[in-house]
Amino acid sequence: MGTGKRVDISDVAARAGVSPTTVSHVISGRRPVSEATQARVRAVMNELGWEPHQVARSLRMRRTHTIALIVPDITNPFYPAVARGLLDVVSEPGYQVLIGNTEGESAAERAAVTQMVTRSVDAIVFAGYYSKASDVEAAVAAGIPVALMGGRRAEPGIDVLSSDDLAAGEIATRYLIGRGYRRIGFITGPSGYGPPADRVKGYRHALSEAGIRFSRELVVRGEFSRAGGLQGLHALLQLTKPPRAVLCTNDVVAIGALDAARERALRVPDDIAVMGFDDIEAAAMISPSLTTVSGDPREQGRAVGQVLLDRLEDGASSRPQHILFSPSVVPRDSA
Amino acid sequence: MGTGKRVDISDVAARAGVSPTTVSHVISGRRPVSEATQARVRAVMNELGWEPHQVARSLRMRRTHTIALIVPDITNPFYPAVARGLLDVVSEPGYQVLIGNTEGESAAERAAVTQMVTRSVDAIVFAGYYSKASDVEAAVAAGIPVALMGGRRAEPGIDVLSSDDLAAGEIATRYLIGRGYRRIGFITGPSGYGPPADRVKGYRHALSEAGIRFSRELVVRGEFSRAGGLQGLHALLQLTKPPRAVLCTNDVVAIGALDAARERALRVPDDIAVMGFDDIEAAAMISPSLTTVSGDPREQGRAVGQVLLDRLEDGASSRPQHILFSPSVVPRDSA
DNA sequence: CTGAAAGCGCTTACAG
DNA sequence: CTGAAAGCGCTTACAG
Repeated sequence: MGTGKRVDISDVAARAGVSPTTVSHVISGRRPVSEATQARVRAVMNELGWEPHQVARSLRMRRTHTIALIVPDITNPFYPAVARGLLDVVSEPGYQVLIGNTEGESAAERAAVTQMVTRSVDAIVFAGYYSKASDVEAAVAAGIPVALMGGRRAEPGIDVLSSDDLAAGEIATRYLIGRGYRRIGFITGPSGYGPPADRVKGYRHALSEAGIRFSRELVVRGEFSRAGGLQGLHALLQLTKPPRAVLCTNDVVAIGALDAARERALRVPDDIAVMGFDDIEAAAMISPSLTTVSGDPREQGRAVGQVLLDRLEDGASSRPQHILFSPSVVPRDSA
Repeated sequence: MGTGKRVDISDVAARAGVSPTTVSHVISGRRPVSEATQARVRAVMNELGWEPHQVARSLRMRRTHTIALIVPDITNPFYPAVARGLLDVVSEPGYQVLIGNTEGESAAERAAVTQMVTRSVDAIVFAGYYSKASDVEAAVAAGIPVALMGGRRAEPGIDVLSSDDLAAGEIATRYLIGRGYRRIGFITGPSGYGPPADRVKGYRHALSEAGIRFSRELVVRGEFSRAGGLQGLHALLQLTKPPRAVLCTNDVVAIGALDAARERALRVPDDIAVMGFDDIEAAAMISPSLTTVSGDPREQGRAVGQVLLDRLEDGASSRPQHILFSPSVVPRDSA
């Protein structure tokens, strides 16, 4: 096993009494081969258990049938769902997916992109906490199509798929307003740009649309973690006029906010309503279950896969796409 | 971009006034190259932005520096954690990981293994709901090292890493007995073998060790899902003498059991104690938080990566290893 | 310390 | 309908 010489296409050819060219053509179907010859070749293939060596094909055809998925943290439940959706659509046409984990660190992100370029992946789906075109320039320079999840705008060589974070912020806020809340807080991420900032912007829109005055003190920043949510809600509740409802930049943060409510023996949603974004698996499992806004990550993975598949057919010819995912509220018990 | 001829090793060699052989040696370090030449070559490499083409290397060296991770469902939180641990140890030495999702279906599992063999991955980590050596025979036949997660016994070509499910069952049961429970139910998986069956076996051991008579009616089968846990606990609670505590074959099932308790307005753990296995992320987030038994999946991923890395150095020379992971109880609020 | 040449295992013009 | 030959981009005996 693994010792004797590997059987290759010329072994098959010899045994079938044809040339390697012909064997290649019976498997590719790219030119007519007589029935009789086909049958003979296939029989030998089975007999010898030969299948074309993908690495050799890749070298010759300049296609690896591999798509890279680069994410900040594969244990963040959002990304496995994206991976699943991606696999859903790319497996059938014979692509495999390679994963890269970056911790969201800029250096690791660039290194991962470079690595994947070196490996000649056919396409890259890149997701960062803040996805910027500059993160993937090595791929673009190499002519490798990339799909940027959460990017701001499509550019040549870069298709973008993002959830409509502004709309998400609006939808969530309107939902809360619709349930009678007027003093609504927001626990956002550590910095002032990217999707979290768009959600805050949507929140402000919805507020002004409802004639509610925006109050800067009701927006607090925190880490993207349970601890961030915990601290965030505690901070909000220390205000002279604390909010009666709070929007959290993602579900994990929202779960942290629920922790804070529990620590203060507040009832949710009666004393304080809590709402998240993302609809992670735990959102439905916790108690009270978490009202949140879903971006449907598996569907996003499918969409991103489809965009890339199309790109791999058309080439770079067609215009870069920007797909916006409209989120929706998933009403549960926390708000 | 992507148009002009790709720069290759001979371009670098020509520009540096050396042979491709020498360029190859300055990057591999496998034979001495004069300082002056090295400097010149490296300068040209930077100038031209050249890096060796991995596909060509793979073909020539018969090594792809790729490890396949084949799992039933990447959205099951256990597996991303394993993936993370695997990446933790294999990234540094330059391996990438390719993921395969099988839905736990036998046909898909074999197809995935075959695919990976065709792609000449250097090693495979295979996890099925019930992992059997026969699932990976295509890889073994091709001489590709495989690590079977959850397998029964190591064999030539197959290292096995499993959590000690028997011990897990014992530990969990002893924990419950230690908290005063004597009538303890068990919601297990749909079939009578594999890890779930071992956990039941451990449960029986611990019972008899404590002088508690085993009662067959207290063990019910169900799907590996929240619905399975829901139905399972309802079934147990319909017994003439229902249990006061219940062990569930995994955390998702346990969360289903908590649903059932809630439907019946039972207090947990006062009326019914619930315990799971795995310690998924949601276990800590739900309320009451779930007492469970942890197998530390990220650590398992690391261990499996290390086994494979060792195997890739030693070759098949050393004996196949069987690594047993001892789990531990994670006490929380549900039991 | 350095090079010329063969070869990893395929596919694809080119030719018939 | 079929084949001989070149070549994808490297690495590694072999030779000096």
